[in-house]
Amino acid sequence: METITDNQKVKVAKKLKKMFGHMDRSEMEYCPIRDVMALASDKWSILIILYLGYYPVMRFNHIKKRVYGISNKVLSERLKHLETDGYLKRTMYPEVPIRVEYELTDFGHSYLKKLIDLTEWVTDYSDLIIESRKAKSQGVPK
Amino acid sequence: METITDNQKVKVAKKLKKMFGHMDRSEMEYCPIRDVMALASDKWSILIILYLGYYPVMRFNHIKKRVYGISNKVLSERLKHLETDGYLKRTMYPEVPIRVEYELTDFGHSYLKKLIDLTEWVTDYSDLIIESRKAKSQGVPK
DNA sequence: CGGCATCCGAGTAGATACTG
DNA sequence: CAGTATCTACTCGGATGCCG
Repeated sequence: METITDNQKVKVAKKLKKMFGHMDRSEMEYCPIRDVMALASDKWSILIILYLGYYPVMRFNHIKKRVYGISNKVLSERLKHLETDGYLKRTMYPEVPIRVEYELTDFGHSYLKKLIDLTEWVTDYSDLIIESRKAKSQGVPK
Repeated sequence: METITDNQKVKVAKKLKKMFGHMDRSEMEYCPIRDVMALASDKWSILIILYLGYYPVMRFNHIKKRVYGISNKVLSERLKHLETDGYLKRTMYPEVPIRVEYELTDFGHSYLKKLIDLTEWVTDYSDLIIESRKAKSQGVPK
C-alpha cells in the first residue's frame, strides 16, 4: 500500500477547500461533481468508454457484444447521453443496411485517461477490497 | 482543451489491452472494475469520501448535514459499505449519548487522491459539458 | 445520538417484439 | 443494422417511527 503522509493529507484538504468551499454552505443543490459523475461513472458508461478507447471505432452491435449483459435499451440510452455530454461522436452512414459508428471525441479521450487512472488503481487494489469484504462478513464475532 | 495525440491514444489502447485482455472473451461476468466502481463511485459515496478528506473525523449527523439531501437510511448504508470495503474506519464510543466517529483509512485516502484528480477534471470541464448539453437540446434542427 | 426496520412510490433495468 | 416500443420486475431513495 502506497503510504500517505500527514503532509499530503493536508494538501488534499486544501485542494478540497478550494474545490467546494462554498458547497459547505449547503447551497450545493446543484453540484457539478455529483451531476457529471452521475452521468459518466455508472458501470455501463465506464465500460463503453473503455472499450471505445480500445477499439477506436465501434458499431452498435459491436459494443453490445463487448459490454456483456447490456440491453438494447440501456445501451442506446447511454450512448445518447454520452453523445449529448460530448464524450463521443456518432456518425450515421445512410447505407442499406444502415451503419452507425461511435468514437470518442477529444473530450472523451481526456476522460478516458482519468478513467484508466482509476481502473489501474482499482485493479491494483481490488484484491485488497475483496479481502476486506470477506474479513467483515465472516466477522470476528466480537 | 488539453490536446491528445494519436501517439497517446495508442499508448492508452495498449494499457487497456493489458488491463482487460481476457475480458474480451466476455468471461467478464465478474468484472472487478465494474464491481468496485459501482460501490464507491455513486454520487453519495463520492461526496462522503470527499468530505472525510476535508474534515478528518466526522460524526453521523455531521456528515448528514454536509452531504446535503441524503437520508438516514442511505447514509448508513453507504457508510456500512464503505467500511466493509475498507475505505473508512468506524469508531464507537459507548458514552451516553453514544458517539460514533468516521474517518478514512489509508486505503480510503489513496482512493481520495484518485477522486480528487477526477473532480478536478470535472470542475475544469463541467462548463464544457453543460454547453454541449445545451447545444444538443436546442439542437440544430437538421 | 446513531441508526435500524418498515413501508411506499418512482424511476430504472431487462426481455421481447417490432420498425425504418 | 440500429435502434424504438412496450410491459414487467425490481431496486432505490425518501419518510417515518422505534430502540439502545
